[in-house]
Amino acid sequence: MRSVAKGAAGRTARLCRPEYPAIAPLAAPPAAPRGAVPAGAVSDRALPLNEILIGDTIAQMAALPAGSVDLVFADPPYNLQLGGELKRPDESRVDAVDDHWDQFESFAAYDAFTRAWLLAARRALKPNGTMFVIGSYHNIFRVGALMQDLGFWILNDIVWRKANPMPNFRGRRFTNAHETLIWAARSADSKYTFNYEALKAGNEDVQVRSDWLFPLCTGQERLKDEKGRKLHPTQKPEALLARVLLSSTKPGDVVLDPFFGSGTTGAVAKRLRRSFIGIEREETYAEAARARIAAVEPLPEEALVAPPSAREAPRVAFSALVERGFVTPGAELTDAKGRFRAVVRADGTISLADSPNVGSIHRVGALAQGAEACNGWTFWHVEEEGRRHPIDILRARLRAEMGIAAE
Amino acid sequence: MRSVAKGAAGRTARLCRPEYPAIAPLAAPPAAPRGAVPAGAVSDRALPLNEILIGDTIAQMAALPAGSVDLVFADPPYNLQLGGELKRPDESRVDAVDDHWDQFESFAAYDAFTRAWLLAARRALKPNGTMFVIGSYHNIFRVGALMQDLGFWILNDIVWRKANPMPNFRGRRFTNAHETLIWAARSADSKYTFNYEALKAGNEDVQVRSDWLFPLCTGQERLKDEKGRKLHPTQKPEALLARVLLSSTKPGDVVLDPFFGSGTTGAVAKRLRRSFIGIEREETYAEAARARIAAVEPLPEEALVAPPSAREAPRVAFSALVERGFVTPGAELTDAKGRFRAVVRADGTISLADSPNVGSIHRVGALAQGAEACNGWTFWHVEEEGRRHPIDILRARLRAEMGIAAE
DNA sequence: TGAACGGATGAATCCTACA
DNA sequence: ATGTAGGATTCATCCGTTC
Repeated sequence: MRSVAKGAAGRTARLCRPEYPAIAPLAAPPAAPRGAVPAGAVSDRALPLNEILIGDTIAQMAALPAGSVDLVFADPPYNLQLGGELKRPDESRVDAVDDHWDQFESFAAYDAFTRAWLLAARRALKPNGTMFVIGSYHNIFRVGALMQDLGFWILNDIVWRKANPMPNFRGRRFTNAHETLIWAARSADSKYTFNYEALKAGNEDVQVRSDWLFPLCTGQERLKDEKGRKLHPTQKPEALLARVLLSSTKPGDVVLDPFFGSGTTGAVAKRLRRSFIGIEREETYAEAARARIAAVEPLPEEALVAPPSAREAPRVAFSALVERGFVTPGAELTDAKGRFRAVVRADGTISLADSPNVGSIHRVGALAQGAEACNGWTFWHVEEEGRRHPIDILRARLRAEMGIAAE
Repeated sequence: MRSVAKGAAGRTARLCRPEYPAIAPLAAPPAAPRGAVPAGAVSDRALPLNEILIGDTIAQMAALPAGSVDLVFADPPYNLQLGGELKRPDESRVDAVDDHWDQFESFAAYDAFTRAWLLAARRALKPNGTMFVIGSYHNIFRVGALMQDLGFWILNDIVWRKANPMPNFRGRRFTNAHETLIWAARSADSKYTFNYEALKAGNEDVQVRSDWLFPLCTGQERLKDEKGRKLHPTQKPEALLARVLLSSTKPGDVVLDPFFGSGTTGAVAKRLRRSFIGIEREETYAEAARARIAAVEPLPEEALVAPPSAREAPRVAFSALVERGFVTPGAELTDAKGRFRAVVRADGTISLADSPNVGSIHRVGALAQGAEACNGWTFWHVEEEGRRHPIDILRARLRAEMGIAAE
């Protein structure tokens, strides 16, 4: 209790000055948005936006005003139950997640913990808010059942298919090649946010499915400690968080992450001009997360403008390139001769320069030329090292990288 | 209770005459196979093989001998509003799902039903048996949590990615493009069947992952009623069942399907020369399933022979190689690069050069490298005609000579 | 400069026959 | 039941070094 009170007190002084400017009211007004909120359910107390609260996540959530966040993204302990150590065929040791925070005495203990943080998160959610929880077969069934018991309304279960999972070294099971996300509304009657058109437009004009393919978080993206070892055992890829936030929030929305860890949620939220509230028990992680987030540059607002309404039927096609970093939101596209220019947006649509037109690469290409139709993949070009390439080659690169995994 | 007794009595007369011949003993002997079974746990009563039992699935399972089936494949009802079997433990009926209370009541009823059939299935399983359960986000979390509570040991959760899912018409969610299977052993110490090598060999020599891609059951495969409408609402594709059976059973094994429906499990079991026990409440479905299964031709036995598996090959001691003259005492062994040397001794041990260490090929190999363990068969090499071969090929020669290598 | 190669590593409930 | 020893087992990707 002490730490909660202290955290709350320490916060209030800074609340009016978030670390970086909140979103310009482009699409949705930032104040009191998103549907009616029952009187009394929401405190007027300001939120500790874009901060990391240190301490017990349940207590910290309890100290937040009720009904105040638009989205919860939670990556709770998985309660792995590992036996001895596991070695690869070459006798090297697998660096398993054996941290103390992942150890629970029993299913009952894990359930009690899960129930408590789920309740606290549900309290913090706006009535129309939604929540993502990620887990593996070790814990996700318990989490899902408890969510249903507590009144959450499951909208989808989503499969993160790992492009490069760790193999099964002993050949005794199927390669554990995915994790599961549960996406749920606070209740069955929530009027939740789902950016259907933008997602579809960024996915070759096909609805986004419940199975997502992303590589693990490795290489440059993976945070390292001073000795070059991974800083956090379970850092999630930014591409995964980007799809989560782009699908279920608007610019300016508030995202709560009760298991903040290395701060992926905060970094992506800042880049996409959402606000975040992180809760983390270990100061070491929080410190690294702060530095990480400070280095993030929010995308240009034009890259995040809410997509056109369904009636305007955007025809877009390349959000995967954006999510995966093959094109940067804000990057400029031109036609082969440089007569037309457009800017890439984070959701995979593009906006034509000197005009209000926003839409898919195909539609905006047609608009620019005054033509009825246009293949955006060959019409639009990016400049790399002084040379213009059609964006189709970026798509080819992505396909090459995905290899067989993309099927 | 009446139906149970009747079902059991009606069965016994036919039990000794399965519909089609049981498997020839290709890979595994059909009688009393697959590990020790605690005395008293298994009844000697014959099983109703390759039949469809009509009636309540829990009662019918309870009438089966305990510890008698190798695999359970279960496709339980997903929908909480299915009515019928959804009753409270006191047999009162559950009202419509309107508000939270009823929702809770409904979940409780579903849980009670699930727990009951899971317990009955677990009782029917051999100690080393495994179970697959398929479901969607509506029910799979409850099923999975209950399985863990009842002592099942989850081996994998598997995602059936639908190649051609039904689109989401209202555009309010991600396309629900997958279903989840849970694969679990009866208990954590089960010595379960997993045909790792065969699966890998059939998958471009890469181990099979936890995400499987199959089309829905449509077209010719989909059973139709006399009016041309689909006979059963949730008929599963045979390809899915084939992978389930091929991964976790041997020819001749007994597969129990407590929600038999249109009989996909039976049809695939027959084709793959496994035996099945189906339980189905509705005679209409059972009738169609019987006709369907009768038309199935079992695959030729040669098509079902398991590929050789190093794990299952008979053990050959290194001393046997020495005794049989495949290696001469005093011969020199080296590692692949010739950095370490050892001398073969007459008793099948080896001694490391320039050291007092004597022991098995494995122990001395580990010692030489300073490793904890070592597979001496692949580590140590002999020189023949100027070329180095791992001593494993000498073992293969001995096995060939013994006539075992064919299997 | 680039290709080729070797080493490292990722939320992992990862063996089994025999004494 | 428990301990000991035999011996079977990995995919995609990134990074640094070598050729």
